[in-house]
Amino acid sequence: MLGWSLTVLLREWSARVEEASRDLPHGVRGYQVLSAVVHDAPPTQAALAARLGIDRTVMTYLLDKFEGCDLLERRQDPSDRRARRIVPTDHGRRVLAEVDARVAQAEEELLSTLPPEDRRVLRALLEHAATGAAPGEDRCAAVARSAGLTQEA
Amino acid sequence: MLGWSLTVLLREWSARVEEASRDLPHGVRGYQVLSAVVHDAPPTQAALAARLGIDRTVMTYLLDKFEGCDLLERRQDPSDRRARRIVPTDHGRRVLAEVDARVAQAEEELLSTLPPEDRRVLRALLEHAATGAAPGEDRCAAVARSAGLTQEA
DNA sequence: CGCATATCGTCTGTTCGACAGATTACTTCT
DNA sequence: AGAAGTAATCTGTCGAACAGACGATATGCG
Repeated sequence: MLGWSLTVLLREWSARVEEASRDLPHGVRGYQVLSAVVHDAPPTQAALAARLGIDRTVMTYLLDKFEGCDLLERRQDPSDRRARRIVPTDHGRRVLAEVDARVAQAEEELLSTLPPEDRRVLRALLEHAATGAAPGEDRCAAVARSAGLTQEA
Repeated sequence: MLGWSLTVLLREWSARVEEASRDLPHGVRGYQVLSAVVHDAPPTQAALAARLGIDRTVMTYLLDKFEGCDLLERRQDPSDRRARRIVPTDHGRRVLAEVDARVAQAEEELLSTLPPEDRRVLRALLEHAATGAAPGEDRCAAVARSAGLTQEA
């Protein structure tokens, strides 16, 4: 049942978000990338790929497209010239803000059969579970973040 | 965050269940099929595919394999000779029971960062949300089934 | 009844995306 | 300095998903 629930919800989420992010390259995938870059700011391209569970070779052409659309930029990491830091452009931030709003609404619709209180509980539990189950993640950072200590930046 | 949580959890769930269902054909997919047949008993092959969000042409060769392994059987639906009813064999039930046990354990590990009480809440909320969001499902039945879920339990 | 249309399951062909492996550039260790 | 390791890219291959056609049956309508 757990597997089925997750599968169904993710599929429905994807369908709705696909809709909400049709201006973005690569649809849902694109939204996840842009969102991760802006909100989580992973240090490098590899870290970004790891966080999203995307193959590194795939990440390459995803980012190519995003650079071509002036949504993201690749910059040399000054401390390691092999690595690239992925930075959102102003345009990228603005576009994401719009899409985020539509996604938020889509998500509320997705959970509309739950009372508002339960929606918040579900979100919180999911995030906590996912953070705890994510592979390779720095466990200390993960725990700190989900304990709500992340307001510093 | 919701999308990310779902993605991560489903990916991790799949990885662990893949492990747990090595004896079954087609790994996770196979487990989902067998589990759906036994526990949900969808009336026809098409209904089964719809429930799992699998393409009908894919379902065909999945079931071929399962029949070949004596885990499931296709029977003529007496009321509609175009349709097939998918029925588990005794062997299929036994195998599923074993796999189910391992899956249950894997799921508990997956959620091990949550206190037991929260795990049950999460499962219940997920199921409710998925049932409500599933496409094509009989909405009345779904709502009735999970009404008042938050208070009881 | 005879015809049109829709549905169930199967089969075929094509396409598209994921992944493995090699490659280049750079870092780090000894 | 040389060896080994890592970041990102490029190339080729393979498999799984989907569209479309088909045979069989069901249903609706005049």
